[in-house]
Amino acid sequence: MLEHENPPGACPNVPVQQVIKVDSKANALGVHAIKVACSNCNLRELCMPMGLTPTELDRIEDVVASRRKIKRGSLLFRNGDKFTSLYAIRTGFFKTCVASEDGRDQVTGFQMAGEVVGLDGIVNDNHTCDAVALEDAEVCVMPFDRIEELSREISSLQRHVHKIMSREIVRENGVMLLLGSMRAEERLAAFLLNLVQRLHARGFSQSEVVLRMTREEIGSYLGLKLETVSRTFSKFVEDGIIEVKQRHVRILKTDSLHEIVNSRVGH
Amino acid sequence: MLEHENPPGACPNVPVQQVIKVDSKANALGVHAIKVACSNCNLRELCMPMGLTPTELDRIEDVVASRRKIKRGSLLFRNGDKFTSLYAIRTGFFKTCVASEDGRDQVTGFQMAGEVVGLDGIVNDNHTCDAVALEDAEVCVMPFDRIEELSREISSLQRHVHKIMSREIVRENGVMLLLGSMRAEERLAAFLLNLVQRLHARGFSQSEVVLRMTREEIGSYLGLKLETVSRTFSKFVEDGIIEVKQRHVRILKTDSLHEIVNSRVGH
DNA sequence: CGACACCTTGAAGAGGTTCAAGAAATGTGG
DNA sequence: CCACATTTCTTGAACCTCTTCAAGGTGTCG
Repeated sequence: MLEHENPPGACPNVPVQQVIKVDSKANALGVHAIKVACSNCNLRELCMPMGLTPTELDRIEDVVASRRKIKRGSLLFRNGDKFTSLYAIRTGFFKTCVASEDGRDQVTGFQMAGEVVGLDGIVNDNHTCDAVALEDAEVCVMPFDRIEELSREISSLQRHVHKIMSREIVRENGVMLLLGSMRAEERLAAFLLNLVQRLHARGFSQSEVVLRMTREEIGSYLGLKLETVSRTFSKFVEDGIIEVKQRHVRILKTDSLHEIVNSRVGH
Repeated sequence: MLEHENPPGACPNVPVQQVIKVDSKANALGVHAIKVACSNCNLRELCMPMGLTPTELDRIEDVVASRRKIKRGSLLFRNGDKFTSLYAIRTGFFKTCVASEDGRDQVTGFQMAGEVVGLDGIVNDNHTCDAVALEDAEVCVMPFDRIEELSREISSLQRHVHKIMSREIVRENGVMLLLGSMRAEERLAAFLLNLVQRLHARGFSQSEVVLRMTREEIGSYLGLKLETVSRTFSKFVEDGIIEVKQRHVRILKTDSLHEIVNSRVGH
C-alpha cells in the first residue's frame, strides 16, 4: 500500500518510465510503443502485476505492449469496438457506460489509476460499453491473447486475472444492491465513501475528494437525476456532514455517512 | 442448440449418467462422487465444456469432481463460505442474493440449467452472496483449482472460463441499466423477455413461463416492492399482453413487451 | 380442515422527477 | 485578457411513480 499523501484530486505520482523506443507513427495515434516497467510502477500493488515475484514481473512487462494517452472527453473504446486488449489505468479517470437501443444511458462505473477496464469485451470479442476519459489519461495496453498466453505459464498471474474479473462481478453486485434497495441519500453517501476509500488506497486524503464527473454522471451511476444529486449534496452540507465547493468535496463526518448507508436497521 | 420442446417449467431432460461409484459418506452430505460424462450431457453447448473437442471433453470430465443435490429452499453456498468450486447447474433453478450489514437484501440473479454460479467467491476466497435453490436442483461441482490447472493446458477451456466471467459482467451491466434507468413496467417486461429467451435456448416455449420465484423475489431483483410487481402483472393482463395464473405466465404479445422496454425513444 | 405463505387490490403518502429559472464556473475567440 | 457562449450546478414548485399500510383472497401442505 502506498503511504504518501498527495494533494486531493491531483494525479497520483507515477515514476518516470524508461522509454526504450517510440514509434512515431503509432505516436500520432496516441499509441506509445515503449518498453514499460511494471517493476518501477508504484501502482503495481493495485494493478496487474500484483503478487508476482521479480522474475515473473520481468515477464509480465512483455505483456504490456504499449501505452496510450487519452484526452479528456475522448474514448478509450466504444460499444461495438473489436476487443483486443485490457487496459490498466496509469493516470487519469474514466467512466464506463452502457446504452440501450432506445438511447437510454447508464454509467456502470468510474475507474481510477491501477484499475483495469475492458473486461466486458471478452465474451463476444466486442466491447459492449464505452470507456470515456474524464480527465487526460494514460493506460497500459495489454493485448488479451498475450495475457492468456502468459497466464498459462504463470499460475499466479492466472489467478490474479481471475480475481480481477471476480472483483468486478462482486463490485457490480454491490451496485445492484445500491440501485435496488437504497434511497437517494444512502446512495450518495455510499458513493462518496467508496470514492474516498479507493482514493485513500492510492495515497490521497480520506476526507477530500475532487469529483472528476458531473452531477449528471453521478446521477446516472446512482440511478438518480442530477437535480436529486445536487439537492442531496445540499442536504449533506446543511447537516454539516460535508462541505461542497463545486466539485471539491470535503468530508467532515465520515461516521455520519456510514450511518446513512447503514440506516435500514430494523426496517 | 437444443431443438426439442419441453412442457414449460418442467426440468430440462438430462441424459442418464453413468454412475461409476458412490461414496456413501459423501452421499449423506448430498455429495455424489460419480464419474460424470459431460460428453453425454445435453447442456454441454450452454455449459462449461462448450466448444471443446472430444479429446478435451474427456479431460474436462476429470474436473467435474462430483455432483450435488440441493433441496428446494436450501443453500448451495452462503455469504462467508470458503470458496472452493464453481457449480454448473444441471437441473433446477437458483437465485443469488447479497445482503448488506444492516440487513438489506438484494437478489442479484436467477440461474438455470447450464449456467455457472460461484464466480463471486474467487476474489477473496470467500463467497459474498447466497445461492439458494428455488426448486430441487442438482449441480456439477467443479473445484476451481482443477479448473485453473486444466485451463493452463487447454487454451479453449481457458478462453471459455474467461468468457463465462465476462458474460456475467456484461449481464450485470444490463441489470444496472435496468435498475438505474427503467420504470416498473419496463423492468418487468425486460425481466419476462430475458426469462423466456433463456428458457427458449433450453428448448422450452417462447411464450410460456412458470415462474420459480415469488413476487417478492422478482421485486428484489428488479428494485421494486412485491405489490408493484403484482400490480404491473395485472396491468399487463388488462392490456392483453400476458395471461397470469399464479406463477404461470403466458405471453400473448411479445412485441408489446419489446415496445415497453424500448419506450424511451426521444425521451 | 386449519395454518401459513403468497398474491391481489385499494387508498394515502413519500420520495424522486420534471419543468423552469437563475447563478456560477468554464471554455472560446477576438 | 476580456467578453461572450456554453456547460454545469442550484433551487423552487408541481407532479407522478412507486411505496407503505391495510385488508381480503387464493393456493398449498401437513
